[in-house]
Amino acid sequence: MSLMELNWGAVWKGHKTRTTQQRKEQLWAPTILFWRYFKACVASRTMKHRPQHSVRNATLDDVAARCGVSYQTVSRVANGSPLVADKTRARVLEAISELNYRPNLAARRLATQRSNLIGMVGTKVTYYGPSQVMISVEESAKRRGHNLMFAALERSSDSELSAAIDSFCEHQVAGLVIAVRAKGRIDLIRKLCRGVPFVTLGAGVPPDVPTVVVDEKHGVRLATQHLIDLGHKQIAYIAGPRGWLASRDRRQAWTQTMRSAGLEPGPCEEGDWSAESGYEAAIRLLDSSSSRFTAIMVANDHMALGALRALHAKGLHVPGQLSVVGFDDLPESQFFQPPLTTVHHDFAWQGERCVEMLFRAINREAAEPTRQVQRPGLVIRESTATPSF
Amino acid sequence: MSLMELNWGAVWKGHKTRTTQQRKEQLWAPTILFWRYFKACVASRTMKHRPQHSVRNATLDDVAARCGVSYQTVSRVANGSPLVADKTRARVLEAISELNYRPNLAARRLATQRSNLIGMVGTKVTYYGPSQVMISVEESAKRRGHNLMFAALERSSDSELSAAIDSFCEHQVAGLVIAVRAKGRIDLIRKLCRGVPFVTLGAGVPPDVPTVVVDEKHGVRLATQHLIDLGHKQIAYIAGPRGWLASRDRRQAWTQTMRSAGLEPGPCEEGDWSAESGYEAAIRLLDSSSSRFTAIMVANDHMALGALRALHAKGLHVPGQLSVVGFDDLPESQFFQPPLTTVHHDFAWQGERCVEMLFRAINREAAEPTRQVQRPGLVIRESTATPSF
DNA sequence: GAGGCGAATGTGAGCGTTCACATTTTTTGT
DNA sequence: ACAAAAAATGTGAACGCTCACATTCGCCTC
Repeated sequence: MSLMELNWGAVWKGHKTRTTQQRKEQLWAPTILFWRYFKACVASRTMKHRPQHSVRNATLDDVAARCGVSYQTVSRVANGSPLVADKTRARVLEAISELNYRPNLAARRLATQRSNLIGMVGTKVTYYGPSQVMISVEESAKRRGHNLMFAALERSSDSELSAAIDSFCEHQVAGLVIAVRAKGRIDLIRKLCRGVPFVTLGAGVPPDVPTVVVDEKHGVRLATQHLIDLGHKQIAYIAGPRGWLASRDRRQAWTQTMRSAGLEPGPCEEGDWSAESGYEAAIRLLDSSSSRFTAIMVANDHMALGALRALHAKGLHVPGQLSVVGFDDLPESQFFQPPLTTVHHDFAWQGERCVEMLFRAINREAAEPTRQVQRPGLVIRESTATPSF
Repeated sequence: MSLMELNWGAVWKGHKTRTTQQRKEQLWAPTILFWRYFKACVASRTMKHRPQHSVRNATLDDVAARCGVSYQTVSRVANGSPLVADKTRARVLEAISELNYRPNLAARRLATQRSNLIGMVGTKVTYYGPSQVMISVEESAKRRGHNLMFAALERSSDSELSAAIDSFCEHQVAGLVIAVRAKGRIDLIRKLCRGVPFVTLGAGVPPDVPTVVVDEKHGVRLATQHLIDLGHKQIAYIAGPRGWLASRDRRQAWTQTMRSAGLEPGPCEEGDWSAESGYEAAIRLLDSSSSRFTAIMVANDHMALGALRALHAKGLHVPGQLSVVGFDDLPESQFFQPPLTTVHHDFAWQGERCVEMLFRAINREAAEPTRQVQRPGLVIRESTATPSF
């Protein structure tokens, strides 16, 4: 800091004032400024050895020195406290913008013991659903003045999860959104979070853990029932990968719906959510000569796309010879060939609810309800029709 | 902290030792422990009024008190310094795991003036490309021991961008990845970053700014040339939205390639990258009776999907009557109807390069080269063929 | 066993902020 | 005009950590 950077102008400005009070103020102002300058010099001497930032950012002290008030007053202005005289506030704000001061949130966090950061772990974020949830979480957090740290888990292993949560906690996040499989890991997660509130996305957690779930079974039931209502009796299924709760729930719902309609569940193949795996699963279904079916229920839209492609390649017409239903309702699904009948759910809603519950937990407000359920709906397009035989 | 939490066991353990040294050590150990306990009590008294965390996390001091060394020694152990005796290290590690100590990164950041956080701003993250880049950035950063803060910009306005970068800088990020339009905003960005290194994704920045770009023009050239080589003379174009540099570059490359082949660029409609807009653009192209074309070049795969659907709805066969080429090569594109000929680029590569350059800037290493260019390639599938007339 | 050396450990201060309280200044009531 | 109340501003310590330097310890050499 150089002597010239002090706001000497403000000191001498208005020297025509009259009252003794103002005269006194004016008399001391340069001395105060100089004192602060001196202090700044001494301070900067002791930190000479520190790794120098290319441009050291202005601090509360710098601003205070600049306009001749204490750092506390500047802090008050920065935090919008009403306990500052308007005249002072204006002077401080001017100095803040002149020095381009921004608060150091790491320091604030240290002092206040709370942060405006939330963390989120997720998987498969290249997929529409998860990425949509992430965006929504980020956006909701931002609206509440918080920033998002995100970690993608590649294989969702315990060690990867531990590492991610640990580093979030080391960063002192205010809360966590756990958008990976939580079933059977709640104790692990609770331990890792060390008191930091968290919400999970997806079922399989004890009732006291705040969680947002999609009523998967309801969605699949709607879709399957739709096929049954159209007259389909033999319905095949392409499932999601093992290890995902959603896979299991959806598949179970399919079986149950078939059974309760007095029908035998048809053949089932497994994919990994990708279009490619859907293609392969469909091929396997078609190739196993023993199986006869007039419709396929697919556990997500990506795999449904692959299945559609497989059917087309095999010369089968959809929905003329075979009906297909998906799950998720991607923005693209209505442009599939043919436009896909599918189960719609609202990913943005899920993210928003997660954040809402998380903040309730962070603010220690009543945690009820701890479970938000989304009921998906069916979107009927052109990939389903009455069976032709 | 209670007296019982002190590791008294360790003090009395092994009282059968003989040397005077050890005897002396043993003699003082309880006193030292008690002294630390006393200090801890005094300290905790002064901080009684602080907002109490439900579970206050252990600090260096707690660990130090627990095993009777100074906080500095614990710090050394935590940071893997070799200047610690093995015996001490073992004792400290034990206390760390017993107290479940984790360093407070906010405090470390404050003390060291550097953080292990990097920030990233992006748009359209629900799309495959951007989300893939984000994942890749996160993953590369994680490999280098850093965490990612992410902010999605909805409309990429200057004010939104400013807010995002500002809050990142307030969080003291070590570096920034700017994956939004930077052209014409570099001065703004530079000012906002206040000395924090950043890299941009996408062209239109001065040569001294580290940046990762895709050679859009090359990609479009490949695709257009492919159509021309097949014998197409009238090629329509579905462009990305105005305001995106990639839109402009791709479109320019199409015009140029056509011209340099001695052909007149065909009609052009504009979309917003979404499948829906691609559908509508294709409909507009087909409806404007004046235009004749045998192929459509589409600026991204999502819009290409919409276009394919539009063509099918209009009863046009692809590629029999009309060829279609896309751009991006989504994992799904090979399952479109028909599988889409498209331009492939490697999003993960882009993220990885961004982070690599960013860390070079953070570590003040030689910044050469400041520009990494990716040359996309053409993937020929079944949506293109020689024109039928 | 004194001297010297390197390894191990400890000390003090400071990072930029906030909190609780202290002090000063201004306003109000009589 | 004066005390009392209220508003405005300032002070000191703490948050948890790291850095530079100081101190202590154990060991080797002569």
